[in-house]
Amino acid sequence: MCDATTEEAQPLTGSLEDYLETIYELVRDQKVARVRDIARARGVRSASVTPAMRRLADLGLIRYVQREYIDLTDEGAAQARRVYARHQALTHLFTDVLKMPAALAQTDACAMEHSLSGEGLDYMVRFLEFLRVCPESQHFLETFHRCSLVHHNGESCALRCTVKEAHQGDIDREQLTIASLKPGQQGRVAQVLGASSARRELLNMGFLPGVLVELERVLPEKSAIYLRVQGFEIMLRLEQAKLVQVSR
Amino acid sequence: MCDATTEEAQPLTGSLEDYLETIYELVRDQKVARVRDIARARGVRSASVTPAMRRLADLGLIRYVQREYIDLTDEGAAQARRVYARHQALTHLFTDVLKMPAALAQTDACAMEHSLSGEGLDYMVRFLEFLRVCPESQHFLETFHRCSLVHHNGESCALRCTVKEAHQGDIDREQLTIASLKPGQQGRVAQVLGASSARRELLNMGFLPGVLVELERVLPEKSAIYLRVQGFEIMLRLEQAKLVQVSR
DNA sequence: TCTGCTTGGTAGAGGCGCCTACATGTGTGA
DNA sequence: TCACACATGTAGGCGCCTCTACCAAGCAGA
Repeated sequence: MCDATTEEAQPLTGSLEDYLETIYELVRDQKVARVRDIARARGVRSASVTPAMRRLADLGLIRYVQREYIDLTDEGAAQARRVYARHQALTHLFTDVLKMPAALAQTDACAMEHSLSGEGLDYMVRFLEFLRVCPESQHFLETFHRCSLVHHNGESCALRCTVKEAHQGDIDREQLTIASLKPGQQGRVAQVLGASSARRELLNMGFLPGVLVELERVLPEKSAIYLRVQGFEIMLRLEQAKLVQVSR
Repeated sequence: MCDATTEEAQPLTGSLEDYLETIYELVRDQKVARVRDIARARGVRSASVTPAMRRLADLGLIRYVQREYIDLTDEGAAQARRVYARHQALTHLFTDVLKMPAALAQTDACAMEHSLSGEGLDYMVRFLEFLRVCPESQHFLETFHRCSLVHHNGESCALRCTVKEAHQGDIDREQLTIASLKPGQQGRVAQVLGASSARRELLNMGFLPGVLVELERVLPEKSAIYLRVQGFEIMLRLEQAKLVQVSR
């Protein structure tokens, strides 16, 4: 399933892509790129930069004369723009659509930009273009952001989006959660409530929207609940089970 | 900007995460995980698997007795689920929202799952939850997919989404493109038309929604156009410039 | 039982990418 | 002019991750 072979021939390692991108940004912002600045920007020692520059020069992507300023060749600039475009598209998605904090969007985009394929970029940008071009997408995005905020604040969303915060047993009774399943019953995860740490723990366990869960058994004292999720048995504490809303 | 230091302490390398995930899937699907299967699934030689197993065993993530079946410890299963959750969330986004072909969604998700932070996952899932829970999101998504299809097919979208395919000079005159800018004028990229190769080339150059471009000069024969994009001068052929729709 | 195939493990090499420690240039101010 | 600071480069080391080539265990059939 997760084959290591990459579809697109990718001659550049992630590290070299990072160096190239850093040089691109430095040339753009400071006009010149020096070893010291590259090291600082990338968070590595200067000694690590030199061999990287040699490799980039060997690949014909930069003009590199020892102790001189470093400059991109046309091919290098093209490659840098390719990486940078992925960075931008991801950042755009993360900040403007998902409303991540800027710093988080940056770090995640920086990490993921190396592994997004050209075809994947195409599809992602198609979505971003739609959001920009199609008028009704504005309303949709606003609704999402409002509901998302509401979700954070613990209030009820007036837009039939059934978003509620879990105040320790203050969960809407109408809403089905894992805790309200009977043994043998199945449900499909709709959303996970709770403060970010509790929520994140549940997400890491695989309680994502659309995932099918089956309640196996409840411990006598009702302190713990055993589920079958994707072929595996998973145990939840009751408080956790109450946070996972499901539909049947 | 692109600092190498990661926010979350990440003791596992991407490679080890992949091994862990592979074992997880094998145990789930085939009940047992053998070296041979792991190697096949990951696309590496068996000889590469052994040292990886030793490292995972040292980390307490798998039970590994030489020449016996390999099994996950509780901690290993938890870690595997953590990686797998990222994989699933990304796959979900790619297939159900962005409508990527399944194979592409898999490979891109496989590559990106290692670099998505826990916080990033949280935001992404918030969006996926909204799509599942909020009724109006269904209509929105359908509109996007319809427009996206139309975009592919080269027809006009009836929903005021101004999506058109470029039939070599058959571009809607009302729609501003880079080719219709005057020297000194600026525009903001709305969307890029064209067949996937031409479009992808432009995306790689950085013509993404929202990017500010300024037309600098047009070559006398009008065969080429020079732009200023993010501090850099970029040259486009006229056919290319006609594919980039802008708003002012 | 012997032969030989499959499976798994060992040894050693090589590339990458980082590090520390040290060497070399280059320019500036005393 | 000398000395010092600072930027840059070199040498060597280490961990990761893969490879090839070879070795060992175990099972299957003649």
